[in-house]
Amino acid sequence: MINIGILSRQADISAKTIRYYESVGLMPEPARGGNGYRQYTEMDLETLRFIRRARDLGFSVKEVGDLMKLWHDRNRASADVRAIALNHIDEIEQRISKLKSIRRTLINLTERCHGDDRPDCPILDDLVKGESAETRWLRDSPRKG
Amino acid sequence: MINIGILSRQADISAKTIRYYESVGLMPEPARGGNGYRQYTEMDLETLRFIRRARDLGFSVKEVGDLMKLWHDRNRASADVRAIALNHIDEIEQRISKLKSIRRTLINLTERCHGDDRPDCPILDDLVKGESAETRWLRDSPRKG
DNA sequence: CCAAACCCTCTAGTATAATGGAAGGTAACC
DNA sequence: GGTTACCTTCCATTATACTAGAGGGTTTGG
Repeated sequence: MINIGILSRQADISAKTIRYYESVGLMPEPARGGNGYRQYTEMDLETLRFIRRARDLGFSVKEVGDLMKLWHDRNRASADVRAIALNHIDEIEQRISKLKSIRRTLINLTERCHGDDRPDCPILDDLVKGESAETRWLRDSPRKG
Repeated sequence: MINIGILSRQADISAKTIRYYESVGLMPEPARGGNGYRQYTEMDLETLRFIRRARDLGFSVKEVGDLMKLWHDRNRASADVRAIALNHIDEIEQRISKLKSIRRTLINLTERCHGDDRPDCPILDDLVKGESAETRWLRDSPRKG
């Protein structure tokens, strides 16, 4: 069992923020010592690191909460949890492909404007337009009957 | 040339928010008609869609601004822009792999807890932990300097 | 013993990212 | 010419996610 300060250093999240996460239900209420100090376990550290990872990726506290629920509620109604998890996985995969799309936009930028001072670089005209190069196939190929 | 309402509908972003983006420098100041109405072009629509994509992915307004700069400043100092773009691409790739890590966490959840009511499901013990290699945690950190 | 470094709760303030509403001008249609 | 749907600016408010500070108790070490 460790105090909040140690946990704070281990997860690189301030003690204030840890208490805040507790107040909004992201972190569970920990056991208390006789002195009233919060007593954390190794699992709390992992939880906090999970939260940190997800927050860093731009998931809102509420969204992280949803992911956390999946994670903590895994002991009961596993079938439901599994379904919800698959849903979240799907959303994350969409997110990944959108990121890939933005990456592709930027890569095209660097490839088209390859270090000289050419005045035009028609990225907008054919790349960002229509969502991205990655989705241009939507226009050009049928893909679905 | 289109008015803000049309642009708003095309990009699925409220007129209020478009003006807000203008006020914080994300959207360029558009031309004005004789009536003072904002006059937008096709490119503004693309710009707005780029902003929307990036914001949806959790990039802050400032970060989106950085991406926008790359995009709009491509006409001058292409070499520098290229370097900065490569940097951003790198960051985005890191982001993608972090997302993949979270996805892996969730996939493992569904695989381990495969729909029955088994009480334990040792995801924490070997999965989320694996992300951060420093699990030499409880070896009592120094508490005083 | 006492100071420094912890910890506690509670309230308030900040930054970000919008969103709402007032007050009024403009454009389109009947 | 009136009504409705636009548009304008400016100021206020909301929601989210912390962050700071007051005021006070606890633990550790010289």
